[in-house]
Amino acid sequence: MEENILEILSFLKRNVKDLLTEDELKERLLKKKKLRVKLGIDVTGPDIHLGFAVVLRKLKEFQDFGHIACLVIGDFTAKIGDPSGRSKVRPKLSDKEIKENMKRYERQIFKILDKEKTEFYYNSSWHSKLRADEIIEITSKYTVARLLERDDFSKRYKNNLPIYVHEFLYPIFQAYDSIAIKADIELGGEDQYWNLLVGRELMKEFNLEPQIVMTMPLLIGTDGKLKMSKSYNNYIGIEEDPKEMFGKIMSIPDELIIHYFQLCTNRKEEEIKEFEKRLKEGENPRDLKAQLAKDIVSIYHSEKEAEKAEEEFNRVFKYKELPSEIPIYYSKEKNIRLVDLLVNANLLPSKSEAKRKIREGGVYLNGERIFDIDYQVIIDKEVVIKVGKRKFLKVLPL
RNA sequence: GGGCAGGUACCCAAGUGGCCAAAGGGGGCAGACUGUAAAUCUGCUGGCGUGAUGCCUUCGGAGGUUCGAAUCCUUCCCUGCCCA
Repeated sequence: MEENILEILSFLKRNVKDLLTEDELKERLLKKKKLRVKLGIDVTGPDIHLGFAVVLRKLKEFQDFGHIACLVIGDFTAKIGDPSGRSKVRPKLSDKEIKENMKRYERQIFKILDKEKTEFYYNSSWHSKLRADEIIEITSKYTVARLLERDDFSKRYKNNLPIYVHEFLYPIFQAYDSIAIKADIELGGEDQYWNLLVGRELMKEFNLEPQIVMTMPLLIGTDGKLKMSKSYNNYIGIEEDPKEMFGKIMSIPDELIIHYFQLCTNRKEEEIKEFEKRLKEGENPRDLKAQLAKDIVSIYHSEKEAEKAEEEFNRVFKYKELPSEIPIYYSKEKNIRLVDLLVNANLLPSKSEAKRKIREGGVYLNGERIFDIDYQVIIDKEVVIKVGKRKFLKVLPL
């Protein structure tokens, strides 16, 4: 039994950034059959990307060992919004929007998680019932100094930037979620470490067994610098079209290949070591990256789709041929300025932008570069437009 | 409640009466080179238009002074610091 647990433990520890504490986890694995593993869900952005999937995949591992995923939906804060109006990431959402987002979310979540072992909680169901005296009681168990420990806060404090009271309150409320659902362990990204700790501390104050804290490394986004996040626009959504997904993965910096293999695929450690070795020995990183892209597309779509995506990718970018499928736009006008066509067909946002792209040599008509901003297009038969590296459009007369 | 310093484009940040659609950097986009990698180099980066130095909207909000305002005045809103 103990040996078995040790095996499980070492499996769960794989890729983990922080674990507080390993002993507690071992102990609890021995003691309880089913752990309640908490994960907070932000409903403001309805799409899950590979970065968040890292954490979800870890949660799935827990499920595979029989434990329960407790997803806490942060609808409370989403409903209040951010009264300071400073933060764009916290728009105020209505019940309806939250519900709709959750529908999309569920569909995506269950691409990874096991539905049978998943419980959903909406934190508004307890937060919106808290009375002032209860809030005071909860907040009286935490100090400002401790809140200021958070990097983000202390930096702002030092730099004379505003910190709003509700921002101070959010971590405490989030911590209270752990109490409400009696979490055994909470998962999160590396950047959540501090938040998860607050939960742990607060549980102690309420004389509960403090939750174990486990964080996963942050996945670096496609830009190769910042964590993957919607707001940096460097993300790959798990529901993205296979071709799109494949292409995005091919565009990540080489240095990220191993990082992605580790966090986004099911490759075993030995295999990844082998890849590392091959890279070091001078193998073209492109080929390993293609393998990576296939791995990931296979996980979220299928092997077949992955094959197709690769073929398509090679056709367009390696052999410079046209994609097999090009969106079609039917033009009312038979004779139209190229600039207007680009805007009408939604390829570019404004005529000024269109002119710019033409001047820069980024616009092709039937494979031929156009430099004349006054160019008139005659649409009596099919015309293929290419803008930049990857925007294609087939224009037909209506 | 009082004093001081601030609020500029996606972000940071210069600009204190016309030469400001607004320096510089970052980011982004396009091009060259490639492997849709990195690095590098070049160009662009409010909208509408021209062969063109043209027009419209933008410098926290609203008014005002002026031939002319991001720049001056009034007022309001917001942020930080200090005092109470």
